[in-house]
Amino acid sequence: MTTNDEGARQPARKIRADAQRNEQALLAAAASVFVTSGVEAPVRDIAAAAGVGMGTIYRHFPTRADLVVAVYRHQVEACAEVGPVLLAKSGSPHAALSQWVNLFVDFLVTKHGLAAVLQPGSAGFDALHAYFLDRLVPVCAQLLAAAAQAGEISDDMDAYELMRGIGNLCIGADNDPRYDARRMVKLLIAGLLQVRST
Amino acid sequence: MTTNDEGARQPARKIRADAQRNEQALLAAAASVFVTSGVEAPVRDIAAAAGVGMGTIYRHFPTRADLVVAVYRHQVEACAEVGPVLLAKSGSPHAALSQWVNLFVDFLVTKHGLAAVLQPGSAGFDALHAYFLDRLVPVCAQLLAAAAQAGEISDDMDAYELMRGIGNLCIGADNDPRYDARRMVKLLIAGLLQVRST
Amino acid sequence: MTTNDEGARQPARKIRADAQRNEQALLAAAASVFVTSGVEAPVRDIAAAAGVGMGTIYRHFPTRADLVVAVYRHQVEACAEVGPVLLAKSGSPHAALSQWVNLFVDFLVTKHGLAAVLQPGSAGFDALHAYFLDRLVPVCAQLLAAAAQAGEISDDMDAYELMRGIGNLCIGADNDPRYDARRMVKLLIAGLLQVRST
Amino acid sequence: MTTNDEGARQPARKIRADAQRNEQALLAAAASVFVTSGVEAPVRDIAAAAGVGMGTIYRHFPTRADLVVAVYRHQVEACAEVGPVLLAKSGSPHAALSQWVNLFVDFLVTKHGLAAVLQPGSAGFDALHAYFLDRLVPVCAQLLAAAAQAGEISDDMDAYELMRGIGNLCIGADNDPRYDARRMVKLLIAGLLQVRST
DNA sequence: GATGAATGAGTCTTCATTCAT
DNA sequence: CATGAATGAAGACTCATTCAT
Repeated sequence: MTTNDEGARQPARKIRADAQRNEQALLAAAASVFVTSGVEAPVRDIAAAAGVGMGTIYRHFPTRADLVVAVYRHQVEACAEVGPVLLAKSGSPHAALSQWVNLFVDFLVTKHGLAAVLQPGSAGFDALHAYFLDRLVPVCAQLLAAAAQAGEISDDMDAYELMRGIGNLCIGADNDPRYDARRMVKLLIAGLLQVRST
Repeated sequence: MTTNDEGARQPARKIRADAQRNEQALLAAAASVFVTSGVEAPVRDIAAAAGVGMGTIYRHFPTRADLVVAVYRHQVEACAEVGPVLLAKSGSPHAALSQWVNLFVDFLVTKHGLAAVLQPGSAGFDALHAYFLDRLVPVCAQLLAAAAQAGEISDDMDAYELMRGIGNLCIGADNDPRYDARRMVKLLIAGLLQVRST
Repeated sequence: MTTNDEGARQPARKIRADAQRNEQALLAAAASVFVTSGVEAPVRDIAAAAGVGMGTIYRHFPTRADLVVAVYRHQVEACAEVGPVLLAKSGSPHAALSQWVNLFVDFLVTKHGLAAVLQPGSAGFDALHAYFLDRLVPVCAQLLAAAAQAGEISDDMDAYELMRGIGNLCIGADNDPRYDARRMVKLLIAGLLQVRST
Repeated sequence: MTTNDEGARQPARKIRADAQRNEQALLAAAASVFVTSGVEAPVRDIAAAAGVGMGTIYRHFPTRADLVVAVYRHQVEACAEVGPVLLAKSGSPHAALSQWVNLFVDFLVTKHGLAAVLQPGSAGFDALHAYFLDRLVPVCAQLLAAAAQAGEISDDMDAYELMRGIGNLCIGADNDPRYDARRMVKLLIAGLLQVRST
């Protein structure tokens, strides 16, 4: 969008350049810092990693939640979009749900500390919590509904609650080699089938 | 105020009594503060509630984990002890497991913030983590083994992992009316039956 | 100079017009922001209100004092000019002084925070201080001299000092319903008569 | 072990000593810093001047207003108490008022920046404002009433308003050699006599 | 000429932990 | 033994001013 001028415009050192590029650098740096120090890493650290002043971060992302959301937006969107696809491709809605949940878990467990702040009330992260829920709960609800429709599971499972449970199971999954969130989530999803007839 | 008599000095038992009384007051006060402010409540608050100096807390409980463990020791012990009892009383080991787990969950969800610091690596809470695990994982393992023996569940379920999963499901269960940890844990335990034949 | 049209190049008047329009917008916007946020309002806010960049403000008004002076210049000028008029119209120089002072006070108390930065040494407002004084002290001096001449007041009253006192009395006069700067100033001016014979 | 062993141990350098002594040092240091940097001086500066950590300041004086009040309490109290004395000793209530006001002004003008934060609404100084008013307005009211009773002045002068006016006149009185707050206040008080018959 | 992105110093405040008394 | 005063690191946030585009 800002490209294709006939002239040969070099990227202009570290300058303000396109603020867009700066924002990208910020996002990349934040993502990087997040994996090592968690999403609660000091603003100064993130700024340093991105090679910008702290003010720049506040300009682009007024609250920390804004930054976190921005960092993970693509992946969350992708996750949200793949739900219906899986449902369409799979003969069993419950299997589709299972696969979808696995993708979500794979995403979550690799994001140091993310699951922990997904809790409602994580001071300053409400927007983050809200975003994840707004985006993913409906997808989950759709899969759940389909499975219930197919008679695979009970129809009284609340999508929000299930997502919260899954998120919780992912907390601290990294840095504990003895704990495999994926296995636990699998168990949880399997439980849906079992409880069906209850 | 501590001694005073120029005469007979008992073998330092009087002092011990003081110390013990102090420790009891501390435990009670800590328990009380924990329910309102969580287990991460400022040391000063706890000291104030107990009517002692902060130094006294450090003397009796060098690390915060020590204090937390002391506060909940009775309940954890009781929980550990009831495991075998349930197993003996119940015809189905899985049912016993389920009941036992429910007791654990009931304990955990009423302890504001406790589940959250049960994670390994919760700065300063390692001893807490260790205690809970040392005490409860074996019980869980016993129940699990019995259920596996009875053919109710697969025999490859790791007790540590299951306990971690259960603990995780309890995080933030208070202060979120839309989330019922008990339901999720029930699902998880039910999943054990389902996965059996896998 | 930065233009490019192959056609008639006006003597750079078009640009001037732009700049002038900008300056007017700036003045209006600043005045508006000043009443709500005081004369110490963030530069960014003023720029935003004017719909221009911050750089534009700095170009037109290198220091904040320059901007403030520009915003109130018309009113200050009017105030300065009305002094002699009042003196000519009024039989009593002291009465003229009193009326003139009232006009000044009316101006000041409606300018949120202005009186406060009229102090000498209000970091960055020296030019403001200087302007007000340069413009108004002579007028005040003239009125004072006339009153002294008429024997209404002592002749040792310093105009600068009186203006400072009046300005001070106006500080914080808004946002305190229990304080009426006009009354206090009236008292001060009345005092001039009293001290006469001292 | 830390006490007077045979070695030459000086009085234990900066120790905690009596907290009282510490508080005194704090008060002295604060007073000193206030005169050079104003009452809004950075907490760190005050702490440094007192040779204590910042936490110590917060312990003794939770809010800045608390510190400021403590620093000036003695003088304010003395001022409050001398009011009735002056009234008793002086034949003219107005003269007593004048003397009392002079004492107040002498106090205020030597306290760099104090008058400025005496304004209501000086973020974080409300307690300060309240203290000064609570303590001094009644005294002023008493003197005012006596003067009105004696027929020296009108009886509609509000003590709060007058004190505010006096306080305002003292703003910035230091650091401006051309401005003498005492003279202005004298004028103001003189005005009371003049306005009497209005 | 105008724009507005970037910088980064400067402050406040909390709390775990130590240690003089 | 108990007390609680003192320490000081740590981290968030604002905003004036510059300067590349």
